[in-house]
Amino acid sequence: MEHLAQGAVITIRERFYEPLSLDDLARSVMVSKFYFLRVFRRITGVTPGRFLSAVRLHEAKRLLADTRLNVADISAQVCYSSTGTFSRRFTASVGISPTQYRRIARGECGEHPAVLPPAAPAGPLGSVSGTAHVTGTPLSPLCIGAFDSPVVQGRPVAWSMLDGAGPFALNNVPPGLWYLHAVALGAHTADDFTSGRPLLVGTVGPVQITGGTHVRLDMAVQPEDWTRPPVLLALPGHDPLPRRPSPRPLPRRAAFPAPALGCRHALATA
DNA sequence: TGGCTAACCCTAATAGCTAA
DNA sequence: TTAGCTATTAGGGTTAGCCA
Repeated sequence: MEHLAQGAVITIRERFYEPLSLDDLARSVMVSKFYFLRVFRRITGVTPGRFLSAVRLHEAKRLLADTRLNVADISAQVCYSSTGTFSRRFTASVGISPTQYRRIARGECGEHPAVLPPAAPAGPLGSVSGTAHVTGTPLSPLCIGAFDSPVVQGRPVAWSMLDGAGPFALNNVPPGLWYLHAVALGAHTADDFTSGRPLLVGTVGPVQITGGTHVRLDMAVQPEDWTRPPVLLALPGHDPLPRRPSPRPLPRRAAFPAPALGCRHALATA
């Protein structure tokens, strides 16, 4: 079944600048959309729609950091026909607005506002601790946070920075179902194709947290593989992330040239 | 003029279930 | 393993208002 998901991931990474529907992706791997949805989610942990959205917003981060295109043009490049929708989705996923991200990526903003201590929620809180086991060489602090999504996006409800592998603790975690994500910049690896810069990532979850309880778990942090959607959150010490053109080719496939034109052009020339 | 946000609405995506 | 049906949900488009 893995080849179905991998084929769809190839399609998403090569054609994210086109309008891609669930039907399109299912057709690309020649199964029904219902079966495709279930297989894709089982392999990658996220739905095709969320994976596609993550790839598009990740490319938008690269364009904001590397080009002088305005927000409207960038939203069109990554196949949003509405700048308002693009701005809303970008802010929700990255944690800061597109122009804020551009200022930070260009070093025009001293303070990094993306990860801030969340407002203390009412009621009893829980805590999580454990050990981060890192495969590879982290080149930045390891950021571990509790998120509401299997994709590293939005703002964590609790987070901690580590110098590297070792014990960690997240205190003041609100009750709920959370995904624990760990991210660090890593040395270049052969598997580095999911982002502009090599990342070491780890995910555990979902983990049920209740007030007043403590959860202990271990986390494996290793180079990204093809099943993982791009990291969208803007992290202190990690961004600007993308520096190489994307999409990157998957293993065993010939490289596909990155499109120079956006969705509107693709539509016009279809 | 460009960018951000919010409200409203519609549609595609999704999840749960069943069946071959 | 694969596919279809259906109810629900989330994402995206449009529009308007506000700000710099």
